[in-house]
Amino acid sequence: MVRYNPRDTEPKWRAAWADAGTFTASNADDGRPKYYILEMFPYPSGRIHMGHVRNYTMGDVVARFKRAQGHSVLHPMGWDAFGMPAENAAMERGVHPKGWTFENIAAMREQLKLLGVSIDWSREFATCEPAYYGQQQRWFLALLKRGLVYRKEAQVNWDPVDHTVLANEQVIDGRGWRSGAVVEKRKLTQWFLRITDYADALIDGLSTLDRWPDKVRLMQENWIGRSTGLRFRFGFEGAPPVGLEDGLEVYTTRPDTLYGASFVAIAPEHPLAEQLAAASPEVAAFVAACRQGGTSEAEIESAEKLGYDTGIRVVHPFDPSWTLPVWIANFVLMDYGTGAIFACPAHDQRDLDFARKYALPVKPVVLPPNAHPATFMIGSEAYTGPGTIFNSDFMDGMGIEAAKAAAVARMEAQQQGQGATVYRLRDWGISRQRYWGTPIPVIHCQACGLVPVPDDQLPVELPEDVTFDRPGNPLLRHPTWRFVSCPSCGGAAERETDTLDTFVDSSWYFARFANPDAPGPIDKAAADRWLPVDQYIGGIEHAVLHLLYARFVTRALKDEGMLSVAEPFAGLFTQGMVTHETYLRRQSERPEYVEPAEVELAAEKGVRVAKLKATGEALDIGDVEKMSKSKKNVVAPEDIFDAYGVDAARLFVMSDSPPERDVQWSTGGVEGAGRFVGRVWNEFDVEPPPAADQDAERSDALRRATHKLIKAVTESIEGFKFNSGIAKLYEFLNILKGFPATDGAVSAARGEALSAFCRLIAPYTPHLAEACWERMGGEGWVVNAPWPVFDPALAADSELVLPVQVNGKRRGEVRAAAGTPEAEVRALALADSGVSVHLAGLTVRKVIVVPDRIINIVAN
RNA sequence: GGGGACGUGGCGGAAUGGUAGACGCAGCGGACUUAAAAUCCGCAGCCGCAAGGUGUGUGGGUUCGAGUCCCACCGUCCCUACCA
Repeated sequence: MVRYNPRDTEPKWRAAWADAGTFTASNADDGRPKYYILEMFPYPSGRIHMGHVRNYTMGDVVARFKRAQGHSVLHPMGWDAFGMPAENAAMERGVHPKGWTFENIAAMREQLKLLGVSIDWSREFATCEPAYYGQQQRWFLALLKRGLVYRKEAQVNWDPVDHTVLANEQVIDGRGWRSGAVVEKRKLTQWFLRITDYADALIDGLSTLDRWPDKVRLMQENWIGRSTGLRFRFGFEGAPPVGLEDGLEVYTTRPDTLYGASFVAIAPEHPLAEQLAAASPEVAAFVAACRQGGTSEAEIESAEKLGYDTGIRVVHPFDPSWTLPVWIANFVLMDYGTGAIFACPAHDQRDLDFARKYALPVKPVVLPPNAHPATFMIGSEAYTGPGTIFNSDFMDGMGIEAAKAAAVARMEAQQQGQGATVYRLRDWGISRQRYWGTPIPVIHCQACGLVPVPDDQLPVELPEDVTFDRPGNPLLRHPTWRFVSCPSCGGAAERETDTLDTFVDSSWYFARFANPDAPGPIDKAAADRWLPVDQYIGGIEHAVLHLLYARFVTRALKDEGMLSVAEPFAGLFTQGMVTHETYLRRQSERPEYVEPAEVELAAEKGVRVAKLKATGEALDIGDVEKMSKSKKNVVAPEDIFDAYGVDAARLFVMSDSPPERDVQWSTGGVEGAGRFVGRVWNEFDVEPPPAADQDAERSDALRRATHKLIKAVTESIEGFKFNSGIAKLYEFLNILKGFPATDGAVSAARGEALSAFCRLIAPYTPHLAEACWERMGGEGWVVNAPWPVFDPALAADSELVLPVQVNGKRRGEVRAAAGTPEAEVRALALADSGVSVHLAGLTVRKVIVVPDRIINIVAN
């Protein structure tokens, strides 16, 4: 017997598939149904990690499965290649972002190819190539023309050391994630995409995505945060402040509680607050103090409500004799609603906290069921539950919803306000003051204003001669790049030096894959053939931003006529992370981690222990954590490929946990997968069995097992339950031992079993499967072989083992042919010796026979 | 504060309301070997010599039958956040 050697076998088959162009997808309709499978494309950080191995293997399993089932499969790969790490490398090591990026891509491409994934590499592109980002500039200008792109002055996080804007995610506890400097709020003119125009469509579209996880749909819905309420204006007592002649506008979702109003509060950034601050140092000091509060979780949790009574009073909209004080309050946000609220402390916790602190009135207007109006009191907790409105004039006695409608109607009749829908979602700020991104293709002209770069001058390419020796945007200090003549008037003008947020790059790449050489952004015919993506796979960390942006851009491009689909991803699967045990040295003051490669694991008295290989020093086995350099629990894919083969790595990472959950990498686990690979090979690496008469009964038994396996494995892939399917494959190999190759009496059924088995493992261990297929004399390659077809007739059991319960506890079992009449089964069950022991002294009250399943005897 | 997910052996986990613990890891025993590794065969929830009992976070409920469905509680993890 020849031992299986992945080192020889695996490269051979990868080369064979590549030479034959096996995975090249055709844009021509060949009659087969199309299937577009896509994993979120990687950022070219330099090396692939186990998370990539898991992600791309998962997609590959589905791709190979669908292909075998007769689909025309598109499975492309690209690179999300713009972004800060390349510039950081440039600043730290003096390399150029472009060179650094393409070197990383080259290295990672080779690693991904090692993984044996069935990628159509002919469609590969990187977002940092002008051929890609130039097309992005083209549709950006189309959206600009449509009015979906605009500029406005916005507050941004400014890193005073790096001289750049930071995304919210890059601000940690108020400091820049790289420089550690305290982040400043600055007002800058920024570019925005009008995603809020699509807020309703993006919420409503979620209901069509029935193959998305509920969790992700819910997260998006919460992120968009649609709420319905009332927007109305308070009139001022006395002369209105300048600019507020029409009144002070507020937004509320609880107009039913208007008679519980206690005060009005405005955000520290509200124009009225700024106006007052300009006139009064006291107000200015208060506003400044509000700004200092941090935005971290702990700070918000403990942040005290701060308020400043402006002395201004407004008139209650339903009672001209009733006036309310206007406060500046730190808990009111300028960028939600109108930046001003009316407060009803009895029924809102924040309002209540504030009212108690500043001794403002608390008047309940919602009476809980079973509470009495004379005795109902508000203590330190606001009442937000259901109830009946009271203390509220015309709304008295109404339910909450009816009262909301009545209040809105009254306000509309008074022409003082109207029902309004408000979103949490903000327009998408896409300006970055960075070099390594898509240049925004616009020219600023003193005479003409903003001028789009003419189509025949696209792409606007990044200059390569830039320096990173100083902080700030290299494009801004480039000696010549930005100085151009105005395309409109020919006068001196300047290019926009902001580049696009990299999330723009990833919000349409799936459409570009349909035809990456298209002369326009999207080849519509090709996109119509492939889109939507039938199955998208990636990390849950993109549940909101990337997936929301991609949905938005798809809808915008559809409205522009470039695409036909409204939703880019029909199916979404979010996979878990790859984790690993950590190992720590004992008796060190702070955690001192040790890399798995330096650790030797053993068992002492049945308990797992870890030792330092070099010295034998005993180590603690720590928590299981996401693989990270800081925890030193990273395992490099290439080391695993070398040691156990690619197929073993693929198999283990798919077998150990359900795909949506974290998988715990372990040496023992991958060794087990490697053992399985070797055992599979041994099963095929045998002499043909001697000719003999076939044993019909045993052959049928093997065929039953084979077809049950086909059903189980097929369903496990369709339902993303890879771990269960792989367990069935392991189980089957154990069953196969009962039908050895030396037994000529089952040779035909065994041949069928091996043929099916080989095709069923092919998505997981494609190299091994090819080798086995070749060994057994299969026609062509297994990669081109059709998926085995399940035959229910061959899978049907002739004789069943039916458990017999007495009062719900298993007491025996009977054997009966499938479909045996109930009366017969009942008689068999009552006659069973194990059962009769437990029936002694009892009277049988009832016998429940579930056909072909179970018998339960009720007795007392 | 709001939302969500999950609690099953030593571990990862399996189980259309129908034999709980498949499959794997770790463990134990055996074969082969001078020996070890590798490989192969076997055992294995827990208590018990056994018969048997007991068992899916806790307590109730529905059902002939509950890991699965319902209610309450406990615990863990994730997301989100002064969003009016």
